[in-house]
Amino acid sequence: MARIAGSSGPRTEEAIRRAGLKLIATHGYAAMSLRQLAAEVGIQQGSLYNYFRNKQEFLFDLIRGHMLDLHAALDAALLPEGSAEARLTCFTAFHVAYHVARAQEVFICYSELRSLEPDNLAAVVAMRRDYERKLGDILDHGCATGEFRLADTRMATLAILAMLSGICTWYKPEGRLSTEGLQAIFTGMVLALARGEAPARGEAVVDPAAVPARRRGALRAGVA
Amino acid sequence: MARIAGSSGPRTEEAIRRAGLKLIATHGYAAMSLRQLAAEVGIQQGSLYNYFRNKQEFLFDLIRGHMLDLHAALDAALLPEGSAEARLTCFTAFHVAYHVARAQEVFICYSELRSLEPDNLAAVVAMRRDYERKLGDILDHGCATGEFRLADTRMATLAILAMLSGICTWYKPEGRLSTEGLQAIFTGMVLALARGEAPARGEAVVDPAAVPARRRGALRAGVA
Amino acid sequence: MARIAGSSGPRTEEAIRRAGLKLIATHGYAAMSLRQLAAEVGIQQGSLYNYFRNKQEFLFDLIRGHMLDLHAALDAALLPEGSAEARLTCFTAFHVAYHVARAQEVFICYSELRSLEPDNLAAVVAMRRDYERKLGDILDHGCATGEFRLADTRMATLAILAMLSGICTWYKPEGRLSTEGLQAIFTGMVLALARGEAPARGEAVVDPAAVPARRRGALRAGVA
Amino acid sequence: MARIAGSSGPRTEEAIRRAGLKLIATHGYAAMSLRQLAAEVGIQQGSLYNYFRNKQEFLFDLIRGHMLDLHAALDAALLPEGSAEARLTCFTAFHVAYHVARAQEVFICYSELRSLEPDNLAAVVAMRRDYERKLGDILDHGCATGEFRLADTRMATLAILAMLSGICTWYKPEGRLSTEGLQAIFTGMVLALARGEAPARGEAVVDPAAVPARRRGALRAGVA
DNA sequence: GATGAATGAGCATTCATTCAT
DNA sequence: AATGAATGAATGCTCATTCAT
Repeated sequence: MARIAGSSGPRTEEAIRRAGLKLIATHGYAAMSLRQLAAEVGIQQGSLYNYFRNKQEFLFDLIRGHMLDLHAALDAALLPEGSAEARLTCFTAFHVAYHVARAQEVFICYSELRSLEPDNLAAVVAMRRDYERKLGDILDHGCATGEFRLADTRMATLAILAMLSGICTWYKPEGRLSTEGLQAIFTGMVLALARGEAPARGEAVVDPAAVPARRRGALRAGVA
Repeated sequence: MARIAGSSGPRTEEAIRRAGLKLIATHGYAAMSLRQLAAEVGIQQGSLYNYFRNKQEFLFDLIRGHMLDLHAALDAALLPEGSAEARLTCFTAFHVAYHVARAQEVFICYSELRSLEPDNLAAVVAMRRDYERKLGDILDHGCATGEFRLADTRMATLAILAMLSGICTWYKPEGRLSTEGLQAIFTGMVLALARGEAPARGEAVVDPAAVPARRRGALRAGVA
Repeated sequence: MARIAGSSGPRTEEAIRRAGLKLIATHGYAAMSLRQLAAEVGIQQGSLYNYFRNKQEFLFDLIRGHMLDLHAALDAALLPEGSAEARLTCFTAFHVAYHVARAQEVFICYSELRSLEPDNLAAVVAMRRDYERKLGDILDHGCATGEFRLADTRMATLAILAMLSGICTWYKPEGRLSTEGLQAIFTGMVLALARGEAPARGEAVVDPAAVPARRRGALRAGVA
Repeated sequence: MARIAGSSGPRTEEAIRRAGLKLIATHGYAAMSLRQLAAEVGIQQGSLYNYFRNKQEFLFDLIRGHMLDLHAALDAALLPEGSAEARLTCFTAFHVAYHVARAQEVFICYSELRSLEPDNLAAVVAMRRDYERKLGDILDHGCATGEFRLADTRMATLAILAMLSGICTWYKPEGRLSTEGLQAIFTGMVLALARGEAPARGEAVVDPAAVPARRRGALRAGVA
């Protein structure tokens, strides 16, 4: 037939977005078929093409849209000034809350980068780098003021983001901890990490240089 | 026809494993076709079935094999006793080295869990839980001895693993840092994280409970 | 919405006709999509259906309209009486001029007959046969008067039409020859063909019966 | 299932070629679906791709293969020397026989050029130009020796080829005329055309320059 | 152990067409 | 007269898998 009475573009568009998010998060972009997507929305496959030009564009729209939202939300949430500790706490609390609130989208943004075609990938990677830089600046600033002690702020940036973003791989809304609880725990861990080793405790730590030797042997066995 | 001159089972098998690892790491399991795999190895599609019963089994073999290696290598590397700090350092150094050495396989083990069929998934998840428990035990022990101060050791376990495992998403062998360098940096961060907040510094931190309120507003705007 | 400001039925209709002609001549009827047609005209697909009931009817309208024009123009141009030579010259000059002036439409009328549904095809074929008959009558008349010497006037009809109609497959308006030039050349060739062999020259021609034998061997070799 | 007992690549390939020839000649390349083709051959659609990489390549293979055959057959059939008349007779007899014997393939080679992608088209057009040149050389030679009287040998080349090639649009094996009959008739017409006007007859022909004027009026009415 | 030829289901995408607005 | 949103069938093509050779 043709247009169904009461059908509406924007409503269908949002339904497609939501269904796509769910299906990609569950099965992955490559494994999601547009048949499935259409069925989930309750329309014919062909109708999807009123809303995107092809599957790749759909993925890109989803990811790009999310990155724009993420940046806008971070800029609104982040303290423009204050101590590095205060800003790092703020960043962490924001990041945790955002990842909890939109776990599916966030997850896709990490896991489906490889499904983006080169041009689209480049656009998204640029946006991600901006986001990383905002954390990196806080860490650099904290190191400069002496609030933080970090051997390598680039590594620390990646480590903190990986740690926080990992949340969206296991978070379940009905879980043991509330968003606030997660924020408290993760801001604590991130701050501790950033403040760095409290050498005062003074006990001799196992020489890290000694470890690789043993591991290497073990590893070689494992790898071979 | 039949067997080609100079062909050899074990050699072919290893070639398939390596090519599969590369293709899955690059494109993902669902997006890798057995055509591609066969072409990469230089055999016909049909010949692949001399080495596995179906695509799913191939993935499972890859992941399971890796998990077995990982456990064996960890058991060989981990200090059986000693302070929690020493053991955590050891665990971290091992984990970093292993993820650097076998980044592709490790990456697949995280990213393709969703491609496993239920039974296979259950088997792998059980193995992963064992691995996590080994870290969890170290953290629990450290908290008991007072070496560590962690609000929630389960969260800390997940956070540390996410942080360390993130390495395999960006690590390049020709990068700026050696394995030893990475080990030093990451053991430092992990230890700092585990030792927890040094409250001695005593400055008033931004009340984390205050953050969500602001963020929520920002987020709602971003999400809506 | 509804009617767009400044839109106008007849103008749109002519735009569709022209765009359709171009697209069919370029890509063929089957390969032309109504999406393309609508885009070329600058309207939505659905709007096309205000101008025809379906794609087939559009093709038929185009072809039938052209055939009517062709007949009307021929009847206006053809000498009602006179010598067969004069009438053949007139026919040829007309046919050349018409094919040059409306090369696209003419081309479609030859090439898209197979895309017509049976009833539509029958109607067009009947019109074409009428056209052929007009040439056939001239040739028959010329043979009767002795002006022409043709072994088989039906074959000659088809041969002359094929020869003349071929023009529209390569003619370019900016080409080397003007319409008048083409008319002069082609009327010359057609007349020579119709007048037939000048046996006066009397040399022994290669016996045509001898040719097939050699060719057959060659052909069999080529085909096999 | 898998390989069917007794199936054989070359046999299937030839069956596909033959079925494709028929379907393209009947419906056109664009209108022939690979489903149809597979059904005609009696295999699954996917199996077609063991014999070509895509539909376009299939068309190109068909056309290119035919052009190669055509050239080989012509070279074998054409008299290397002799009078222009003898060689033109030979060319014509060959061309007629070939077009009768392989009407379907020949027809496709003319009608589906537009379905070829640019590179493929260029390759075929080059081959066709070679073929045309062989006829053109005969005509040029005949004009030089005085055997032929042609106002424009390029036009004559195109005219003769169009006239002869038209055969494949209406030829039916069970028709009134044998191949030999067609050869006799067409060699006669072609020779007459090439020998040109026998001005000896001396009657005043209708001035061709007069025709366009009348036609133009008629045409304008028809075109407008 | 490997090939080459096949299967049948599934893929993303496009098609002509419809019709409430 | 035109739009925008839909349909349902069809398209070219790829997929994992099978199996006689």
